[in-house]
Amino acid sequence: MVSLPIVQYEEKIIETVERNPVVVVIGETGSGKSTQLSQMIHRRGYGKIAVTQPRRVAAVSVARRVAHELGVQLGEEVGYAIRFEDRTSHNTRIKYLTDGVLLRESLANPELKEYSVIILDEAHERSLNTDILMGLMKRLVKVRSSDLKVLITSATLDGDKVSKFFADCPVLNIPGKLYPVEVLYSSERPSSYLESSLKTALDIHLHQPEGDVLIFMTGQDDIEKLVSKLEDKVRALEEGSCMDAIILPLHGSLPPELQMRVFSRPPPNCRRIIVATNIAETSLTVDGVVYVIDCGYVKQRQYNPSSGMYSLDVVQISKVQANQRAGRAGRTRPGKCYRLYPSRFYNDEFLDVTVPEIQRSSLAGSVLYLKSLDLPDIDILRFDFLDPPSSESLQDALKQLYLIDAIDENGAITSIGQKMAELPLEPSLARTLMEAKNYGCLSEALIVAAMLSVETTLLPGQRKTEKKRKHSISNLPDGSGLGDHIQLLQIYHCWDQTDFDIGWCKDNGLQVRGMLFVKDVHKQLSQIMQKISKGPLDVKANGKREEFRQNYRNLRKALCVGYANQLAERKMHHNGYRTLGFQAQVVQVHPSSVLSLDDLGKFPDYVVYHELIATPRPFMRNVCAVEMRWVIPIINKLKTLDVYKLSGSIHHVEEEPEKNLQDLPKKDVEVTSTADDRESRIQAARERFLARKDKK
DNA sequence: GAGCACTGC
Repeated sequence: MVSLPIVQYEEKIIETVERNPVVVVIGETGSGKSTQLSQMIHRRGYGKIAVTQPRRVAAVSVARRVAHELGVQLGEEVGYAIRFEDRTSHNTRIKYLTDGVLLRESLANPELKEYSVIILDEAHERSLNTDILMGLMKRLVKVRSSDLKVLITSATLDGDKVSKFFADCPVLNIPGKLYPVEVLYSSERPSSYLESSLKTALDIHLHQPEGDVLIFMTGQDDIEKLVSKLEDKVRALEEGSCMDAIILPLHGSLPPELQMRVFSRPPPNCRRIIVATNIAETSLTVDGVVYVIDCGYVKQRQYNPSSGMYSLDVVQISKVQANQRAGRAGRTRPGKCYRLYPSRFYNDEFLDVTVPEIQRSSLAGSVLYLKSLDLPDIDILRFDFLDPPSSESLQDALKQLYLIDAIDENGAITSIGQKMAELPLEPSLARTLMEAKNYGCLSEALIVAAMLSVETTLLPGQRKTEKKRKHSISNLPDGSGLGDHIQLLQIYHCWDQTDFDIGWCKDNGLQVRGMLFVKDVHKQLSQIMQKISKGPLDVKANGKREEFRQNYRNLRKALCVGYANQLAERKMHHNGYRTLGFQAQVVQVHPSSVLSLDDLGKFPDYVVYHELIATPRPFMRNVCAVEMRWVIPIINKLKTLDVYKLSGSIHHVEEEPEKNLQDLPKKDVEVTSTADDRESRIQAARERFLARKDKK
């Protein structure tokens, strides 16, 4: 503890905080900022301190450590609050919380009067929530100029930018406690970073002293290939010619027990080679790593507001990320980082910092949140973000919110919208719940919303257990042909009938952790709905299956209202769809869907979809059949939409061309096209589809 | 008939 570098800066830090409402702290890895800053401030007798973290585990573990250091019981003077878990009491002076929780608190109490000091930790990661909080803090220090202190911790490369954002506030540099890491560059970019990683790893294993190797790859696919190649090569080495090696994959879709393997120490005289995704960059820290191999790429999800589509692209990492990866080699002793790219790439091509999430996501939820705060001095299109999203992206959000009745034609939040903002859900699902209440199918809608909140994590370890899964999945319900939302509802009902038996999940290939999370979300949503409607509601999940069946129709009606911004119409003579948005997209039903064909081999005329994903062909993921008569009012509403009115008629789009979009690497974002372009692309897609059809 | 970086309320 004594050896933490930050300790000797205590006087300087306190002095700066006393004189300034906002202070930026550049704290390198190992500086102790997450545990010490709050304690220093606490010692000086400031009031209650909030420290945000972007991750749940971090909030819990840091709170635990601070409580231990202060010799108090966790939940008393020091506590934490994450979703589903509040371990604080009226005694709590230092509270660690996820940034999402602080945003929720700010919804109930926009001035956050409870806190005298707010520390936004890890702000350089630029999560969507942290960015919104930074914008809110900028306003809050003006409103509460006399009794609020804000500290923001950031990375070397953008400290000045954050300082500038907060009226040139002071920046304090706290060195970290990392050992030196020697950075070695390749002379050129390899044609295959997989082969290049393989070669480099073997080279290290044969010629470098002991110490574990951490290889950063982009995804599960590459990791599995590299792991198997490494295993082959290591096995082929002559016994006794070098030390042993064990190869470990590490990525998010690995079951937890396999992830844990990287935390157990290897046997003596054995080197570990860990092949990981970005999960090892910030989320998981592997001890014993001395050598890092960095391919220079990362897989990133991006939203394109002009098409309403998400894509998952392999993009170049930023300098901040490259440095973070290199730092993983210097935690226990001096290390080496092998960058599989030349230094001029790092210097000239890499962005300084990662493109913030706010510029890569659909903003419907965030805009609704900000509108619901009802801050008199805030105009949504002019909201002061550290890095503003494009006006195109904000307008996309406004249009979506208008279609689902969250804002009116003038862009003002409606009473429905106000209630929607209370729900920790994306706006479409929040709207579905509001409507389901009217149609008497709230209990069903709550389940669908909860299931979709964790949907991606439900089906585990696909590829390897494929055979097993195909066998077992046949035991699961099929959505009665009506689509994936209904299937998710049915799956939950089946689980309910087993009294939430964990064994049943395992038998059916459902991820246990995911399903338990669904249960928690379901409980939370039910409580909030009860609070919103100010009265008892029938939200019970159990009941007879026959009753549920009758309710599918009402549920689909509610989904149609909730997903008014995510509707698609089948094209006349085949099973392709055209989205009914502002910019029609030609899309297909994702092959994983359980939506069934009718006797003539056709899909339903109209569907709602949960998400459009370009992979690289455009698909609708999670679809549900709806009826034309429910769709017509929405089409009429679409016709009356006036985007200038929505965004407050004073501002015009042309003022700010898509500056921020153009800042992104070119190949990753389809720059908005002209109408002609779009037509020809649709035509091309049509032809491709017909050509495929002919082949059959 | 195809494919899943990582978080979070």
